[in-house]
Amino acid sequence: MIENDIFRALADPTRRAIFEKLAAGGMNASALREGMEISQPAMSQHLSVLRSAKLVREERQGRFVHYEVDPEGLALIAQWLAKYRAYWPARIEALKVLLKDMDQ
Amino acid sequence: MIENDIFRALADPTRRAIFEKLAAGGMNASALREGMEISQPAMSQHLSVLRSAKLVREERQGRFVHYEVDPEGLALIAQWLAKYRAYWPARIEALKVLLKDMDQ
DNA sequence: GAATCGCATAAGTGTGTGCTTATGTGTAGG
DNA sequence: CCTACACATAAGCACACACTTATGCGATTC
Repeated sequence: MIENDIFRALADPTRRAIFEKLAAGGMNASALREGMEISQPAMSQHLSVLRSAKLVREERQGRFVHYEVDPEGLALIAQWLAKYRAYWPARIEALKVLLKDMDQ
Repeated sequence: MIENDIFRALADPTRRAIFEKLAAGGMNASALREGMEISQPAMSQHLSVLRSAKLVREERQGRFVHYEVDPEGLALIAQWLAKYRAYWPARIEALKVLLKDMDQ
């Protein structure tokens, strides 16, 4: 179940930090490590988890691997969230209308 | 960090099932167990986790405890998701406009 | 007021997770 | 080619997590 992979992937603060960094712009694994105090294997493992959760996708570029945010994972979260839109606070009640388009 | 509590709470399939059941209508802990093959202590512990994640809230009713979905947790997920709206697929591109209201 | 019910908490246990060190694989450069 | 580089994978370990059984605690019921 992909839903499980997604929430499990996001349950780790280090992985959320990696994802957030990638959201600011795609880059390779080494660049991601800069200023993050994380070993190379650990980063590789985290990226693997994010990849199977469809939160991140890779593209081989020579001997580098370019990573970037995969919209598919985010869309799945949005879909999950949409199931419970009846409970969303009034502050974002307006979203309900737009989300109807998603259902189609 | 509440964000951590939320994603960790949702990382467990049993807890997501409990949450989904509560989304269909509030009820007490015993009623939640029906048809779920889960022990009473396990249910109590799951509810405790969901509660600290602001995904669920309780209300004492005599010797029963009524549980229901807490919109606060869902709103926090929506906020987290909104941070990455630049990457949402075009299919729900329309949401971007509405989410601007959430920012202010 | 004693028994029962609904639920929480304590303590112990097996499994999963995130890290480490070590090594493998593929690409680029001299 | 042969070395260096970017990254993946393997194996082991400490800790967290979800479960169990046992017990506690407050509220109802008789």
